[in-house]
Amino acid sequence: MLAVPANRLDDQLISALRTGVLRLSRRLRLELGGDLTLTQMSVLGTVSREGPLTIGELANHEHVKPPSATRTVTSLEGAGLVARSSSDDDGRQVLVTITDAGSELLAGIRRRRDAWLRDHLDQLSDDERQVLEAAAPLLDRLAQS
Amino acid sequence: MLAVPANRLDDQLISALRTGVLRLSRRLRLELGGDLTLTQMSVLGTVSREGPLTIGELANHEHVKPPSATRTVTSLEGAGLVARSSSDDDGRQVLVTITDAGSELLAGIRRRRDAWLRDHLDQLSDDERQVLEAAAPLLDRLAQS
DNA sequence: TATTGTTATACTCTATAACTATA
DNA sequence: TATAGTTATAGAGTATAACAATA
Repeated sequence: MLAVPANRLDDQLISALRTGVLRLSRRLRLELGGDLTLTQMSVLGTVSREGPLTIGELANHEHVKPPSATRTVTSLEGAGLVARSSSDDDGRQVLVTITDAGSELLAGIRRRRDAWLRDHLDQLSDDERQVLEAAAPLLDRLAQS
Repeated sequence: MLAVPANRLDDQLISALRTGVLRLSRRLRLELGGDLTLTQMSVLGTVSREGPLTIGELANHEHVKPPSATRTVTSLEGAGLVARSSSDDDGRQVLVTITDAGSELLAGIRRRRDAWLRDHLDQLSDDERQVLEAAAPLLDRLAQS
């Protein structure tokens, strides 16, 4: 069988993917709840994943400018979720690390979000779940490329 | 063949989906560019899709409070992207409609985002594209449910 | 009286520019 | 001099509370 013209398929796929990804992402954020703002949550997650980071490194990861990183770190530090320490190598640098309380709060947020996804995945058929299973790593690859 | 325990599969799927969707969504937003903020973009999109809306309806769609909707509409109106008119039915209500300039700006944003997705989809195999094709509507269903 | 939208006020997030401390 | 981080200042987004106009 001859291939369906690729452009036509791509157009539909792109539009559907854009809508699906954006809407699901929004719902996921809404279902999060918790006391943190999105900015604080994102920074906390980055510090958790990427280990001790300087303010500059954190700003780069978050795609914000250093003053914004400073402000968010200050608020998280005030809540006891991250800690500042000075670098041994360079006295100008500040190292930001996550605290135990920060890790626990983050875990709670992930639990809530995953619980929501779990509830809603139950409404799908086995076949549909298999499709999503194959698609998930592709979405991530798309985001990294 | 006996079924693999569903819980184990679900755990992996949920985690992978969460990561993939959130990262792709963030990348999509980053690739957008343009002069609008995310809030303005979202409101403009909603007004475009949902036709004339009152401030209250718009606030509900966007999950914000009426004062926030008022503020965003005022900024978009100042940029000539939406227009306010008063309702014939109820003198208290304000109807918000998109202007031609608003529609054009929105189309440009979608073009940029879709162009990025198109470039990156080209790096996938045909099989992988088919998986995404099947997954896209499922993501949307998940978001609506 | 109840409802719709706006205005008043306060807080967070972001940016640029100026400043401080260290290299 | 250059760099890392902070502080100063300004503008957008959000909320709650108070207000105006209309139902």
